[in-house]
Amino acid sequence: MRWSQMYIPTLREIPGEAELISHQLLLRGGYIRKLAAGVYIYLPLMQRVIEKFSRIVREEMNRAGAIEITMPVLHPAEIWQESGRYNTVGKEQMRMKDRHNHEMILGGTHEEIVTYLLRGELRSYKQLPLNLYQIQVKFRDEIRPRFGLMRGREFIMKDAYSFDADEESFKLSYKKMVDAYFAIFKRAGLDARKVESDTGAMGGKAAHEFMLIVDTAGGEEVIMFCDQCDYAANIEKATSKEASPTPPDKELKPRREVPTPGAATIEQVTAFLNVTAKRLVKTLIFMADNKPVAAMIRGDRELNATKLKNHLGAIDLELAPNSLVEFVTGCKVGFAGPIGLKKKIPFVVDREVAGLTNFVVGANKDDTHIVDVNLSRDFQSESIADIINAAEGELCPACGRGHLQAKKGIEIGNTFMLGTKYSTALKATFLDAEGKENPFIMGSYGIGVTRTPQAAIEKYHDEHGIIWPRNIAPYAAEIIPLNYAKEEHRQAAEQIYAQMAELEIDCLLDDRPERAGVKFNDADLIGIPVQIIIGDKALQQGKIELKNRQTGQKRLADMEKIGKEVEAELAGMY
RNA sequence: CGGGGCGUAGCGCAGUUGGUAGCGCACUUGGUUCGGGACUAAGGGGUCGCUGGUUCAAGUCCAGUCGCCCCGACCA
Repeated sequence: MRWSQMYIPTLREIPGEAELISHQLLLRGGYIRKLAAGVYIYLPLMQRVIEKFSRIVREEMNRAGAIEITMPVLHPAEIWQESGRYNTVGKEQMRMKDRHNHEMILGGTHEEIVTYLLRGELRSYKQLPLNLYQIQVKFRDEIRPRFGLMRGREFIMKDAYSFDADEESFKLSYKKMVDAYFAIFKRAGLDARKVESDTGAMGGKAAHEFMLIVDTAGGEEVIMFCDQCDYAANIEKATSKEASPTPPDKELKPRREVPTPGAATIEQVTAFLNVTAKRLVKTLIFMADNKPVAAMIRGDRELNATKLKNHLGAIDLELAPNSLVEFVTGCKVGFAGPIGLKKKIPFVVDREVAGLTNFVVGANKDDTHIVDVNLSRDFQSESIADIINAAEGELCPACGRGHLQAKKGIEIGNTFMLGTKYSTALKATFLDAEGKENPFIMGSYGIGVTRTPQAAIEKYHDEHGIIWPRNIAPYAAEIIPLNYAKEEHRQAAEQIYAQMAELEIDCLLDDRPERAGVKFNDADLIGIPVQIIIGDKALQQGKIELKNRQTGQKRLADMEKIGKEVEAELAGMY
């Protein structure tokens, strides 16, 4: 393709709307334009990236035995009500009414639809296993769209759904998808890491996320890795063992109230009472589906909202407003505790707190704490669970020897073991060999087709621009005649361009009447892996110049063998 | 949803105590230039987000509204 015939609107200045480097480069490189918050137009270069990545996804999905279909984006609300997710997905769902006042939904995922399809079609175990997938636009009305294609309200996703007759068969189906995912990301030049994750609104038994580890601001997810074994989990899911827990005191001291004027925060209270935060237990009041509930965790810990939510079986969990905290405790905020609450509410105690002795809590009185408190002696709770974030340096829950370390990543794919959640809810069953009716065992598998390329940019870029992995670059090579008006430059460029076409190497020819500097800068910005530079310096020696965008290295090559040279250059790239 | 910020030419921005809108880049045409975002001359392009109000006069002041960006929504 000739640049002059393409539409590649590069920008010299950084658009004010973009914070993330990958977002800035997509805008500056002429890949995307914004239509509304979280809604983007894919320009020609982006379109090509999407096509390249989609092709890899299709090839690997097909290889793994999945079959491509296309389901509607527009769904009747009833099917979502039937599965029960109409309420749990809630505000994230784009909803609208048709002219008959019938409620419709713009799909953000398709478990319901694919299950609807197959409950009417699949009757026998002989038709299983089956895995259907599609590559399609999705809608999610994100609470806060941001970072360009990273968290959009409209985006492209590959979603696959597996149906199996029994657990054993399902395990194989799941493994096939996991293997396919590793193959896909590897071909895209991305070292994806599989980590355990929470199942969220998707439900089901277990799930994994495929993360691209990045050290830029684009890494939204925190992942805990074991430094000894292959344990890896999203912070929402990660558990741990404390490396050196405080041993319980032999003797339970009598509890007593102490005045702590003005000391409401952990720092203030620990300083005032001269105790460590590990001895302090904070009581947080939450609203779980509009009912107040208290959570008790150690003062040095962070509450894990996902774990608490799962433990309570709640759909919605948020911190209670101050007014409610005051109503429940009967005192000002900062002195909540388990003893002497004005209103009786359920308590969830972190399992770590359950092992503590002689600890400090708020007294539910202004400017007062209670010291030497002990669970079961001073208050009761039937609800003990892990509700805190694992912390760096703690022991791995898998091997028990290694220590956890945190890294940041971008989620580029996920796999869910759904079990029979959807097949049961939607009454999708088949007859097994004994003629017995069973619900399908399902899995669902997503890859962010528009997010993954941006994640790749977040990982691979420099101060000049994007550095694409070769297999998802919009073009493999770019021919840069430094002065296209010059006869020798043009002839050489056209000759090479023709060779590339013959070898079927995707190639962009910068035939614009621009100065060399502009072309160099644009080439670096849009990030094509191989630059073929045609200028007087090399031409005088009867050669042309190759520049590797990944290594930055330049070398001279013979014009007649340029096709092979470019192929050789590409072969050495990620 | 809470907090903060911003809406002025395609992009990035300036616009004073209210007095009828400007700069850089980009764009068009001519000339010179041509290996890392050239120089020069002449141009084109704006209902100042929208609505209402105050005023002789509003980009500027007031009210409302819409949109966008950032932070937070894990604090006792």
